[in-house]
Amino acid sequence: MKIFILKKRKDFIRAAQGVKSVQSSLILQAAPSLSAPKKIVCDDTCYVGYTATKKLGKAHVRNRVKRRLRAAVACVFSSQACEKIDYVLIGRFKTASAPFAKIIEDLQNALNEVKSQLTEKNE
RNA sequence: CAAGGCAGCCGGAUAGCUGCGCUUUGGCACAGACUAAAGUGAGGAAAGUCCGGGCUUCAGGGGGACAAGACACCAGAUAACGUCUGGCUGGGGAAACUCAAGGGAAAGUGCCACAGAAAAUAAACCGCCAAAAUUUAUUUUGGUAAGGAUGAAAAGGUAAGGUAAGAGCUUACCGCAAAAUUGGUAACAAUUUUGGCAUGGCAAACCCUGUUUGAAGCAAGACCAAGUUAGGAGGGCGCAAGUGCUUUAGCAUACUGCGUUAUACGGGAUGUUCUCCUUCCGCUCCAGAGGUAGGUCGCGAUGAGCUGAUUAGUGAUAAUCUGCCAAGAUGAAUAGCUAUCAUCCUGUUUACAGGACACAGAACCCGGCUUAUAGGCUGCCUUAUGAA
Repeated sequence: MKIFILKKRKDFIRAAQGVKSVQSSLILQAAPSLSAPKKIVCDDTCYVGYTATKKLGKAHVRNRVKRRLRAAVACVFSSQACEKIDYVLIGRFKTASAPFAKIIEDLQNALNEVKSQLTEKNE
């Protein structure tokens, strides 16, 4: 599974209108991928975007939140994510301070929840 | 020793696993959102965006006026500055040292609460002194500004002389003003002489004087450029007219003209006309203008650059020489996790446990300013009150 970075604002908005799962250290949103210029959707790929708002803190805090989310995604997504899906991860206050194992656990739970919601929607 | 002052520096380290951006050189399907190796990858403030520049576009080629803003002791440094250095003056400190937005109040206007007689046309409440009157302890008139009282601030201060009482009325010292001389580039300082006290404070109130400022910013700006598209060519299709054939209404059609995203054509349903629903096909090539999506440049190896040395200077800094090239992202890399050590705190079993480990993340680039900052290190200087 190859993971690419989501860049367009349009895609973020579409993911926000899809399904979502709220955990204590992060929020996961997801929607099926659409093709666009410079964005090739094919088998065995998915797109991931990261969001850290100004509510979380100053710039170095937001950077740290994004980096930890990126590291968590590298651990979990390559084996467990669905293909052809746009994911958006939103940082929360606890993301910067929580133990890393907790973040990974939350991410796995969120993925499973989102997966079941997506299959329900398709049926 | 302790306390203090000034200047400067550091801003955790090591290892392992897993990863990221950029550059260079390779690999190949010659291209990428592929892959391998090597190199390289946040700060003292990267922050606030408060000044000054470079650079870019617009405006104006010049000069002046007005408006608005900024600045304001002197000399120097600098590309420039509201920055920096060295002085001066005035505050603070025992000292080392430090702080200051520090032109003009005699151009004009304005303000100075409360209190107080009076807050500025030099003034008079209580006083003090003299004279007159009578009700003999009061009133009136005049002189005066030493004393009292108010206030943030009260019309030079202290002493002596002087006087009816007093007063720069006179003298000495201090302060103030003016002039001269000397020293200094200057701000200014010192000395002497003269005056005889004259200009109460606020300019961070308006204002005056002098100097100075065109505007907007890298989302600046430059270039390339899908899609859409004016137009053109070709094909297909439709219509028209013409022609041909049968025959007067159809069929076919080289060439020609027009149309070709239209209230059209085809299909379906209902149904008397007519109405409703559905939306499959409609191509290819060339190409002007514009410049959207997107991309490239601007953008980091040439810069008011960094390092070291020498020389000049009190210093800011400058000159010369040597060596070096050192982040360049754009939903935004520079890391995530683990272990050990270092530092600090707490507890106790005194070598263990637990916890903490600042402020803070480049975004076109420089010079400053301001603000935030755990903890630590180095050098020089001061000694009133302290300890020895």
